[in-house]
Amino acid sequence: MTTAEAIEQTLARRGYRLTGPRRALLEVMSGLGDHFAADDVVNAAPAVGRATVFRTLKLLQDLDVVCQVVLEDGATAYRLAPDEHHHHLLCVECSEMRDFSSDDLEAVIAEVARRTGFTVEAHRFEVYGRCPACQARTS
Amino acid sequence: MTTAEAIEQTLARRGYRLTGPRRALLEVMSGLGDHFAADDVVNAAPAVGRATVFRTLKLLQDLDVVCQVVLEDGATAYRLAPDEHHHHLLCVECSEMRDFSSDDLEAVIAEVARRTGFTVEAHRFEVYGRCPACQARTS
DNA sequence: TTTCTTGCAAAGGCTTTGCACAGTA
DNA sequence: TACTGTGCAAAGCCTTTGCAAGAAA
Repeated sequence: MTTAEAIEQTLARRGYRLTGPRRALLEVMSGLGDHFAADDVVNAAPAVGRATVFRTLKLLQDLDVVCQVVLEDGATAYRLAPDEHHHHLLCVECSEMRDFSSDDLEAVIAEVARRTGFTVEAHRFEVYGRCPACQARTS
Repeated sequence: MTTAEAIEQTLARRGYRLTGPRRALLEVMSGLGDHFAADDVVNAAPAVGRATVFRTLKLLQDLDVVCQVVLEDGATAYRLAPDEHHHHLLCVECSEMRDFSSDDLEAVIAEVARRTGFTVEAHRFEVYGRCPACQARTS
């Protein structure tokens, strides 16, 4: 089963309709690489309206099958998300993106909560750097 | 010496001019609380043009005296920054913001770098939750 | 049939740019 | 004086909204 098909099942299971535009967008997103801008999707699916792209991205975020990534310059990108909670590591040169998760990070958050008395509900963590390949190429 | 004055010295030291609008904006920002939107500054300094507010905020970010904060909804806010590297903890109810730093977090980043071979150049870390006062008020 | 979706186009919010004038060093 | 900084207004970019028409269940 492809990623797109899996997501279609999720939509159906949650009571959303499997429409042509939605299928098309899922197909397109699967082929766009590890992350993409809303505009990339718009361009790759010329038959689907711009508004529908944004509405669909928002829907998929709510369903946790797409996650938002804040790039280093503040721009927004999207990514078909793995199931588990994770964070992003981006190469500032080639834009390669890797997911990672870290129990230690969860511990850090727990410690912050303890120290401040806050109850933590959400967080954002993005790391920017240079991947091994880009280091080798330029150093 | 007030915060605004300290920043004025930083500007001077770095070769930027101490202009009326810049002084006014620093004054205003000092009074805006722990974080503010660009628009808050615009409103609070009606004599200064909108463009200048944005240009000044960008300048101050480059000088590391103002830092950008991504709010939970993705909106951008700004904050007069303490000198040390730090992160933000925001209350989603009352918008109170606290800075915190964490050696453990730095360790997490180092570990991610080690594991992936990336060299880390920057990161973003924002934590959202509810502060003790809001917990007491609503629970 | 009923309700959810879509497309289009327009509006919106926020930020940046162009340019001539003004102010600083 | 020379050059940086400013205001104004307009342009830009990205995203959302309104509404009538169309498709899924």
